[in-house]
Amino acid sequence: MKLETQTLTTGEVAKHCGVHFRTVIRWIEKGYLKAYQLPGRGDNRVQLTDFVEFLKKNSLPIPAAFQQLSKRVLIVDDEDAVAQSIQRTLHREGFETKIASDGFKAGIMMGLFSPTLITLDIQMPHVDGFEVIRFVRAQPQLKNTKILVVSGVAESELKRSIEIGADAYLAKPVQPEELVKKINELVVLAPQEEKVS
Amino acid sequence: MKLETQTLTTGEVAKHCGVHFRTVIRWIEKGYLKAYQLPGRGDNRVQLTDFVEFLKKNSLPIPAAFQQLSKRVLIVDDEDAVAQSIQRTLHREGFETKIASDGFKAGIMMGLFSPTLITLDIQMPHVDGFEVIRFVRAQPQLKNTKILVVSGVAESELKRSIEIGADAYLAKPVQPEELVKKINELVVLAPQEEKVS
DNA sequence: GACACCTTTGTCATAAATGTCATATTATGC
DNA sequence: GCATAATATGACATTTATGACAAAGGTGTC
Repeated sequence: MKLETQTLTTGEVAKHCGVHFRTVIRWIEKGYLKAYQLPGRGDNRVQLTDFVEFLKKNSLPIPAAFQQLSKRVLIVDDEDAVAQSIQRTLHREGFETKIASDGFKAGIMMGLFSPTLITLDIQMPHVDGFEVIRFVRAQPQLKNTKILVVSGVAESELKRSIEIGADAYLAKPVQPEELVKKINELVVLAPQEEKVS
Repeated sequence: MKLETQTLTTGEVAKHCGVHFRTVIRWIEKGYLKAYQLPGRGDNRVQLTDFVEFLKKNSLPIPAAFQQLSKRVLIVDDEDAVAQSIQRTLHREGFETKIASDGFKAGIMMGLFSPTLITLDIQMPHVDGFEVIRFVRAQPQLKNTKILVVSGVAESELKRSIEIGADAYLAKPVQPEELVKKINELVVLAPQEEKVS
């Protein structure tokens, strides 16, 4: 079973869910699980992202193999030293990372890198952090992207970022353990919190 | 494995559809998918337009990388009046458009909207237009995205933008006919050059 | 608890599509 | 030119879709 496949067959879905593939086909017919039909016999192909969404919605455990999807972090910070520091910390934890030092690069990487989470300094020159949060939240395709504000601004400002749409915040300077803990809460725990043993 | 190819091999089609290339060959034999045979061994080549049509007909997801076949233009300009004007002109020509008024929004829309072409004002506040061009050109996934610089800066600056990686430039104020002509040169010619009616 | 009723899931058989393998041929890149 | 990788092809194995039917589980009533 190739792991690099981006799509799954009904049989593969069946194995992951511990059911018969006949059942999986019925789930697809009833619209519980999104799938695409191939031209020939109408074989189903399920996209990995759709499958993970299905698992989440139904409180099913998510196989560890699929969690690697959720390990991309975009670091948005104009201070190179800070960004590098965060990157080193996250690399140790197995995250894939990219650094964006200005608004334009951040935007491009949001689209191309599709990070699960971004760390955002809302106090960057020429970039209105609050506006960034608002804009990201206005994009339906980015609704699952977590925003972790990492900044040196006043507590009141940090709290305001949450009201606008950020998922959490940390005040600079950030302790590596604290950062990892927070990110894991947002990224790793989120899909698993509904886990039923 | 070049991504800029206008035709696809059976192997490439197979990857995109999540099937074995043997299956793709059968689809071609059965006429589900249009393809051309090369003289030598009879290798199949599928034109991008035919593949996209095939995907549409079978309700299969269309990779973002292929969506650039359509006529989408991202207008990057902080002057709302100018942006609106360009948008009106392009709408009349059947282009789908989005406007980005700052660097971050431009970046996000680059990724999410996958425009075939962007019109870029390199004289925006807080945004270094040259840096934008360089950064876009550094992204392999955006290598086919055309950059049309539309700005009021000096001719020498406009020419410099070409050296850096822009595909063409127009000096403000821009005549609608001129804009349409230039965009059609950049957009239409590229993907259709091999098209035999 | 017993029962009927309903829904979901599993099993089976069959036909069709898809995957796998081996091999020859030829693109392709250096 | 040469070495490597990709493709076409046929034969064969495996998987899948489908319908029909059985089994398992849930819900309500008595």
